[in-house]
Amino acid sequence: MAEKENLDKAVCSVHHMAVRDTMDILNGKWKIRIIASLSFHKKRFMELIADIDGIAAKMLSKELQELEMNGLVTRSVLNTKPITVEYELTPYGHTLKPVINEMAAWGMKHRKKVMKGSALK
Amino acid sequence: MAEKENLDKAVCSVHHMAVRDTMDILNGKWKIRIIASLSFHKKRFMELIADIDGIAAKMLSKELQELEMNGLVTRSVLNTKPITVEYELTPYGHTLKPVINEMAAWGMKHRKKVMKGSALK
DNA sequence: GGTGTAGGTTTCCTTTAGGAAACCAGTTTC
DNA sequence: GAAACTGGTTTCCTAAAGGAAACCTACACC
Repeated sequence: MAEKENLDKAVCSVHHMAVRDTMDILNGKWKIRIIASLSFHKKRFMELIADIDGIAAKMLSKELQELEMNGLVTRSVLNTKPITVEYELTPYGHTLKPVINEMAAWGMKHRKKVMKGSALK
Repeated sequence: MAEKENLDKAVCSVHHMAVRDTMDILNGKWKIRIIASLSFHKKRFMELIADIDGIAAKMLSKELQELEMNGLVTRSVLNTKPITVEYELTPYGHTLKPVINEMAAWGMKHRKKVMKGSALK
């Protein structure tokens, strides 16, 4: 029936739009990995550099700014000598953890699958 | 205790690696959206073009090839006149649905939040 | 006053992603 | 035999992403 079809299409397009919205915020090579890194503990700039393999200071700085603008991360300058800066997920940033965790879960299964595949060759 | 710390680090780095593996496969602007589009029904080339707003034939073709190489999508040429080609998620491709669905869920919550925010201004 | 550390920014450069449009092959319909 | 449709590929081009290295500020230590 036509009504059911239309409903299907509507559900579908809302789904697509939502996926797209999420990807627009998590765009680029690094954001997801930064959030993943912060999802365990808050970290300082240098700790993030060390933790996220391959990222350059420029990119980290830029991506953190975007995440901060989107309300996912907070930046706090600590009153230490020399100053240290802590980055932390906001409560809103933590709502992305299910997304990250599903990615991690899939990545682990995938790694196992790939390793099994290459062992069979 | 040092053992607990080491365990933490190990868990953490496995998590990071898994997230990275997933992102390596879903790289680029389009793959996630293609999978999202196929997660409801199999679709033909032209249907995908229509469904995924903004994608060009070149990109769709290229991304579908990569997805096929990674065993996430199958391509079947149907014996119709003119020939039509159907793309479908493999069972393995379907295992990505939880990831996509979490993204969609977050995207919907985010859209509501943004709309509420702009209404308050 | 030289060295070191934290946290960046700036500059310069290369690579890649991605878009637009033209083109093509096979088949059908007019 | 011209036009139209599907499912692409090819070419050409631009914009954006990203990397490396130098530089900068503020403070501390010695």
